[in-house]
Amino acid sequence: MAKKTGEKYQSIIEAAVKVIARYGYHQAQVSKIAKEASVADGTIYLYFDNKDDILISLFKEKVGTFINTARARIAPLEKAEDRLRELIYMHLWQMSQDRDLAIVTQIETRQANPNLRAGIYEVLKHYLDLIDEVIFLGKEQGVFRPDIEHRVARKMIFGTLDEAVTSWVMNERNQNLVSLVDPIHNLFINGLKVAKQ
Amino acid sequence: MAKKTGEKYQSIIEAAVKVIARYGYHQAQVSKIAKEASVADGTIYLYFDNKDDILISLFKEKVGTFINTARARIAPLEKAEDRLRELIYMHLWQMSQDRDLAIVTQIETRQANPNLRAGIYEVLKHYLDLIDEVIFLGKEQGVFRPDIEHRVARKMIFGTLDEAVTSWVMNERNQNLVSLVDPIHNLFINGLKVAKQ
Amino acid sequence: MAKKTGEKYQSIIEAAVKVIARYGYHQAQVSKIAKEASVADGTIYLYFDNKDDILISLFKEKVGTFINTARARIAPLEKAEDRLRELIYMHLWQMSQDRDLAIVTQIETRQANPNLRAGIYEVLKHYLDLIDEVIFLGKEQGVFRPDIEHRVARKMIFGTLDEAVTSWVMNERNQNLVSLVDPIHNLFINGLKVAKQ
Amino acid sequence: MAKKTGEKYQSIIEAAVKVIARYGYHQAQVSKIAKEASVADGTIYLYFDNKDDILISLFKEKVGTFINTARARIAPLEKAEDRLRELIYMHLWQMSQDRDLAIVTQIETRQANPNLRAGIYEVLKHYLDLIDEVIFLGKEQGVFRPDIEHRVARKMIFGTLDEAVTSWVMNERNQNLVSLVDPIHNLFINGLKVAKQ
DNA sequence: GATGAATGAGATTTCATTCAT
DNA sequence: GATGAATGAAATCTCATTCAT
Repeated sequence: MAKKTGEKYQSIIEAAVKVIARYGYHQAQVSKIAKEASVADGTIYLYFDNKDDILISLFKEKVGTFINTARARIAPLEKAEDRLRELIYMHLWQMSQDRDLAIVTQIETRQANPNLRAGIYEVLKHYLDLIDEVIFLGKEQGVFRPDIEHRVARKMIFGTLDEAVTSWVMNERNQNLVSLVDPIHNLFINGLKVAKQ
Repeated sequence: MAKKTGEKYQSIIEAAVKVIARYGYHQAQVSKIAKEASVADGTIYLYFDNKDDILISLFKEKVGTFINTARARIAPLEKAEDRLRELIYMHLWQMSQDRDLAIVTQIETRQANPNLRAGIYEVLKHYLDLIDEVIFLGKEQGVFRPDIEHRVARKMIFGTLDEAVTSWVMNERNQNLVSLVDPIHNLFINGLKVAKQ
Repeated sequence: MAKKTGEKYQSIIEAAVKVIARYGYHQAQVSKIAKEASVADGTIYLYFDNKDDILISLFKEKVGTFINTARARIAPLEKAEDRLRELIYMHLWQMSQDRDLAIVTQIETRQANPNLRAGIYEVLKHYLDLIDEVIFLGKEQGVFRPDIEHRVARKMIFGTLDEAVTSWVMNERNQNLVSLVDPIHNLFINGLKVAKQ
Repeated sequence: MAKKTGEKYQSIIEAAVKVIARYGYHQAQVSKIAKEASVADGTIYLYFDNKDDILISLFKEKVGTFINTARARIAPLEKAEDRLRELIYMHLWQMSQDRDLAIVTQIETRQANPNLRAGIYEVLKHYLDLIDEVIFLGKEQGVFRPDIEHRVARKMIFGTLDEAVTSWVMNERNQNLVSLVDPIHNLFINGLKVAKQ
């Protein structure tokens, strides 16, 4: 029913990111988003099925683009370690570039609404797959331990990055997210323990 | 104003965990919680300031207890590595014991409402402190690398555990959470890389 | 925010006068007013900020109109005495013409709510000003005593008329209000005392 | 059912005047009045049938006392004119002595609630009777015009005094109410017109 | 007589969504 | 395609009143 293309579709998405980041999803009334996008309330419904669909579409649009970019960026890198580092960098760098989007992604998107969660997860799955691919590659290349359960490693990688961005959005807005890339990468690769001499 | 003690206070908390886990915070009407707790709607407001306060109080109550238990459990352990393992175990075991609470904790509590987030974070802070203490201890004991930024390590530890529980709640309800304890611990300690021979 | 014009605005006002007169402000639920006006409950809030605003707007609308009419009616009269009489007549006649409005004006409007009182007084002030003007004119024309404090005279004029209407609304609904015009006018002009011979 | 005597009865009345004057009848919760009176909420209901009954009783108690005092004060005066002046004085003086009571009397008591109005009117009736008596006396003594309708004169007297107190309570709290006694008396007796030479 | 914890009915207001223009 | 006025369902919270102690 909803036509998910066109200039207005894009401006509604942009308006939604801005308004939701500022007011929170609950206080981001459809009329507010419409106003920000300079369209009539009813117009929103020509492009989106309902309010939840705005958030889901926004997430798909933005995170989908991110995944594509990330995938393209790691492709030329040969070593799994480098790909992992690039992934960490991309994640943190992208988020630090668009704070409104980060707010929406880290906070507003975690709404309890089951409809939402399902839509969100569908997109996220592709990102988790990308992480998995890096882990598998590392194992193949003999640099990551073969006995590591990829699901566990994936949880570590995604969980850590996610928590890093959430902290930044919530409490550490002045910190430089990108400065965490190497420390995180190092920790993932080498773990906590002191190297044996 | 609200009297946060007594038998009724406790039963409202229990009822709230149950109802919110089942219906989601938004669909967990105060009247539903009251009914589940076998009290009148108005009685809720003798013990809680408003609906948000139920969720915050519940979180404080439950997570507060968890932190105290966890702290008591790791205290007798001498090695930082063992404390870390115990922390991982406690986190995953506790959550797997009370799925309703896990749902509330991982999903419903992530509401965008600023009031909520502030109250939630206050409690969470104590947990993050506990993690920090283990990291510091590990450095003192010379088993964790001194150059590791504790804030980064903390993000890894908390982020990974949080993501593990979220995955379990959302997609992997049949998996055994506790079976992840050692793999996660191992990964934290040793990292991804193949040990040098 | 609320758009205070249009056909629906007017019909809500009329409905409100009717419903409030009949049930009292407190028992005049917004839904009752909406039903009487044949609009949806929510529509009320497109035209009024809140329930109090209905009462205030109604008062402004109705009393505002009354004041304009009264002012227009006394304008052509030259003598202050005649103007005073016309004012008395207008006041009592208008009220006797619209008993519902009189009820709302005399009783429901006297609610203790500070918001209300402020809004009401703002309108009433214009009426008191009109009375003042007549008093001043009478002094200029040398028919009203120059030593009379206009504030005192104004209180007498307004207080008496107000009390007359209140009595009529409350206890003397069968009495003819307009029959009081001359007795009141005579009393204002000549006072209680027996004329010297 | 309710026992309308005793020390606690009196302190509840006093507390009610204070609390209602300060917060308005609607915002003067029974529990607030109970607290101010240093009794339990339930105790109120040993002395009053319901919340309205507090306001009515308070009015009866206070205005009843006022009427008795006023009646006693005018009794020794022989001339109707003097009695009228004393009545005006008593009315304005008493009110200016107890601003809290004046607020309750002039504003809170005008609530739209029919139960209330009926109870209030019952008391007021006695005051209106007192005014009537003075008017009749004036006619008997040949100082007030025999053709004056006493109901009209009564409306003027009561309406003016009532309006004077309301204005004082609402807008002119700094004015000296008692200073209005003679101007009002003079106006009642002599009217607005310039005396014939 | 006094207490005060518990009750539960009830109404305003919001806002996603529709649909006639 | 675009508009925006109208809809109406739905839920939190208050507070007068009760009654077991």
